Amino acid sequence: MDFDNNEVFPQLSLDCVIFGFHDGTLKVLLLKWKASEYWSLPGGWIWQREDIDDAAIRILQERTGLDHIFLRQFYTFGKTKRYDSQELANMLSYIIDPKAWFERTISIGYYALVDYAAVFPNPDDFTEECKWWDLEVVPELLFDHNEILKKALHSLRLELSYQPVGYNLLPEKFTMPEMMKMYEAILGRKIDPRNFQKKILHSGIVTKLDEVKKGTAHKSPYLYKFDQQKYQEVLEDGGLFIM
Amino acid sequence: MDFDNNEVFPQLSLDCVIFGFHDGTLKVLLLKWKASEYWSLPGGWIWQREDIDDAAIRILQERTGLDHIFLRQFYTFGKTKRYDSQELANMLSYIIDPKAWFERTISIGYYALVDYAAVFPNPDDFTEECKWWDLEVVPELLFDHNEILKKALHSLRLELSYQPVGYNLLPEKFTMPEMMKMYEAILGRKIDPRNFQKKILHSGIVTKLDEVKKGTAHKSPYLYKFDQQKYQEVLEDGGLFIM
DNA sequence: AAATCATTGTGTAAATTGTACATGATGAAT
DNA sequence: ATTCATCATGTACAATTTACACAATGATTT
Repeated sequence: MDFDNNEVFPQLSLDCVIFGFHDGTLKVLLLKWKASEYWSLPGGWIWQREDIDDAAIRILQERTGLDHIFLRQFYTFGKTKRYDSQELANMLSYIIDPKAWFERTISIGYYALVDYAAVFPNPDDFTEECKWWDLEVVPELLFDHNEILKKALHSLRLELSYQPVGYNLLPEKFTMPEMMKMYEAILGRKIDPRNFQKKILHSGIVTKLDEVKKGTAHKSPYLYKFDQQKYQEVLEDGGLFIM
Repeated sequence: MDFDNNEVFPQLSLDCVIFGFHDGTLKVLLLKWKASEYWSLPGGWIWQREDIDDAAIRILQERTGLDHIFLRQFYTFGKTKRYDSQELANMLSYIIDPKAWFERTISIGYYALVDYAAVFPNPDDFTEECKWWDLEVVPELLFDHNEILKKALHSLRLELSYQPVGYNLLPEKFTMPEMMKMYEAILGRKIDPRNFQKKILHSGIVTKLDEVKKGTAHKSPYLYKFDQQKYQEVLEDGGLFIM
């Protein structure tokens, strides 16, 4: 019952799939391990005196600089052979302590949706680079992180189908085509712009502003912002919002 | 990396919400702790050499005698103060070892759907009774198990809304009213029998048999069984099936 | 200045899906 | 033979979803 403040939970880690949206595509934040060519999801350990949700918030804060992030726990990965620890030892033994790392670990997965432009990617102690990857070209990752990423995307799509999402993926003011492209990027399919607009406006979760976005090479699109109150209502009622 | 076969994962437990269906209502299997009036969900520890899914299967097997059960991991509960451990100590210290139990524990939640009639409820070492409770009258439970139960039911309802469910809750042959009552019990609302039948038959997941259920005091209802292949197809395609 | 280009913004009709609703048939019990 | 509770079933209307095309705009090029 009495733990030191700086003791972590044994054999239990937390991995974060951080999604961003930029240039019409979904991005995910990955870390490159020191003196290697290997990438992984951001992750970390859980303090004994820390709620797991708080651990996820902390890890996100450390990697992105952001607070108040959309965050969902989506699955706990607990196979005994989540990855080949011999292989991992070969890849990383020069940088990490095998005893602490290569015993069996269970990992709790969280995914986050963040405003791409607001993020300052920041590597941790084991890594030398932290950057956005286009979802389409994510390389082979360390541990079972490709599987975790896949499941996160699946959970996100599912969530999208019964809840409004996007408040945290878009800047404060955004255009309807931007929002639509975000939905297309998550769902992985085209959406009809007329039907999309009709549905979104009818739901009331966004408000049209008296501004247009200037500097585009084309007709200036109107700007919108989320209606916080309505957004929350729809979130809580649930089921109202299916794309 | 090298663990004894009978060493468990530290500070990590697994709790199971086992749903059954009988007499038109949803039931949940609970355990009564020895020499007390307190009830809890069935749970247990995870062996170091055991996948967490296998641990859930094992725990279910031990409590119900059933194999091949519908099982879903739905959430991991990891607040530092999941319950008041002082209070718990007062309630149970005469039966369990405080050191092993009252430190902080994270619990992985699974829910299961089982055929009520096929279950032989079986208490564990700490408990003296294992029985079905009507969901409506579940008492205050030990730990944070009321919260876990609530979240399990919520997850089940969500799952029901985009997937066929029920294969494991009903006996092999069942009538349409039985199936409908199962849906009503899970969803907590009435369904129109004509529309229900139309939808279910149209989806193709059940097949009408050339039999009726005899011995009812009324018109004999037809029997149906699940079409395994179609059921799996719909499960995998997803999204086809919304009640 | 005119033409070009890529993109934005918008409405209607058809098809599909979901909802509401009531009655005759049956088998057991009396 | 009657009663009773439940089972089985179809249609019309409402709501939702889908398909679809063109004029307007602002920057860029000629």
